[in-house]
This record gives sequence, structure tokens and C-alpha cells, in this order.
Amino acid sequence: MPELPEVETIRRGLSFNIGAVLSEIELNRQDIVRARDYEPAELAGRCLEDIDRRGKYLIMSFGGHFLIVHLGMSGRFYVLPEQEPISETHVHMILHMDNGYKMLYKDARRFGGVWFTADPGPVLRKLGPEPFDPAFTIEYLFNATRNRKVAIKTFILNQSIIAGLGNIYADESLFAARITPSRPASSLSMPEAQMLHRAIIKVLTQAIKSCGTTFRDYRDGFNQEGQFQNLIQVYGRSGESCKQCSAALERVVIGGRSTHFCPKCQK
DNA sequence: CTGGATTCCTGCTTGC
DNA sequence: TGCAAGCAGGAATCCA
Repeated sequence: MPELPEVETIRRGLSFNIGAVLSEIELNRQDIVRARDYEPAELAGRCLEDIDRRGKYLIMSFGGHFLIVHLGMSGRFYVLPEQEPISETHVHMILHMDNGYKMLYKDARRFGGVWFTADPGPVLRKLGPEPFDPAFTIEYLFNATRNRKVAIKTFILNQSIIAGLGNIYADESLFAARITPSRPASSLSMPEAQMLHRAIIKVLTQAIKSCGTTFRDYRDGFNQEGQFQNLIQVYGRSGESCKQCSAALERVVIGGRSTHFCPKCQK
């Protein structure tokens, strides 16, 4: 599922289209559209000025017209040469560029969506700080956990607290911080908040370096798999042995999400 | 305000 | 072998 590292990898892969002009947009499904402040066809003839990322959102700017994309859990967004035939199913949107490429938005489960908007503010405003932003400090994280009874796992999945973590990197970050996922957020000490802060940044940095995690659906901007699954410590490994201590990893459900952890390494 | 439950959707996995 | 049921999950929404 595309979390921050996957979306960042896609952003980088697609960035060579910046400066190209969108010649035509095909919108094959209307129900993926979450906002329509302008007609999608108005993008034709406009230059793609930038591709940005905020949390798990991609923001493409076309001179005051924005196209925001969220990939949900099975979404893909990748390029093909313009003349290449499309054999795949569930391709809901195609952006034809004048540089000889087309960008395909594909999403089987349709948890994702797109926004045609003149103002990205309302969509992005609700997001907390980027993990790599200076605003994401140890103090911010620690203070945010005060008086919060929810499990720390659920807490760091909350996009209004930190933008970009999904189920995989939440579990991996808590393992790296040696913190049990079910602990109430408010139970973290300052040193533990510091560990978690460092772990989140470390895990995401490594995952971006590995071009993301491909368990099943995820592909990058060129429809290629990521490599971080080879470095995964706990996610999807319940019953297998911990790479650090050899104890059997466990799986529980927290906040309706599969949660993987080491009962020995994490306290 | 907080937090829990529910909903959306399809494809892979599981069990008979 | 074939089919139905179970399950996964990001974010919005509803409700207590």
C-alpha cells in the first residue's frame, strides 16, 4: 500500500514530466473524483509545473489548476510510452503528455481518489507535519501523546498527528523504537518519544532509499516493484522469528489494523 | 474533543 | 477442482 516512501518514490519517478504540456485527459470513471472545482478537460493545454507530495498525497500543479491524487491501498500511478497499448484493467484516468508519455492512474479497490481543485488547502490542511519537516520535533511528538489513551500504533497512523505513516511503517517504526504497539500513547516517556521520533525518520529514510515496499499491489512511477520488503523486520512476519532476538513474532489487531511486533524486543 | 465502529471495494487466500 | 466466505486496509463519517 502506498505510504509516504512509496508516494515519494512515485513522485520522483514521474517528475521528468514536469515542464511537459498535458495534451489530453481521459477520465474513465467519475466515482474516483473527490472534488471538481473545474472541469478536468480544462487541464488540456496546460503545463505541468510541479509534482509535490504531502503525506500520502501527490499534488500536480498546472498553473493554478491542481490535480491531487491519493492512491488508497491498491492504487498505482505510472508512465507508459504514448504508443504503448494499455492491456490492464482498472485504469481510471490517463494523462496524455506532449513529451511522448502518458501517466496512468490505476486502482482496483478504489480506496483512492483524485481532486480537481483550484485550492489544495482544504484537502491538505488536516494533515500533521511531515516526518522530515523541522516542525516534527521530539517535543511535538511527546506533547501530542499527552492525555491520549489510544494505542501508540493507532496514534501514529493518525494523519493529523504525523502525515505519511501507514500500517507497514507504523509497525516497523515501533519495532525500531522497541515500543509495544498496544501501549497507550500517553504512557510513553520522553526518552521513548525520542526513540520513536528517531525510529520513524530512520525507517522512512531507509524505505525511500529502497524505493518503497512491494507486498502485492505497489509499483513505482515506472510500474516497478520496491525493495524494502527485503529489509522488513516485523510486518507480515507473525509466527516467524525475530531477526534481532529469534523470538516468535506476534500479530494482534489494534484499531482494526493487523499489527506485528516482537514480544521480546518491544516493551 | 476523543475514540470506537462502520463503510467503501476488489482480489487473493482459506476452507469445505 | 470449484466455489463461497473471509480478510485486508486509508480515510471519511457517524455516534457515544
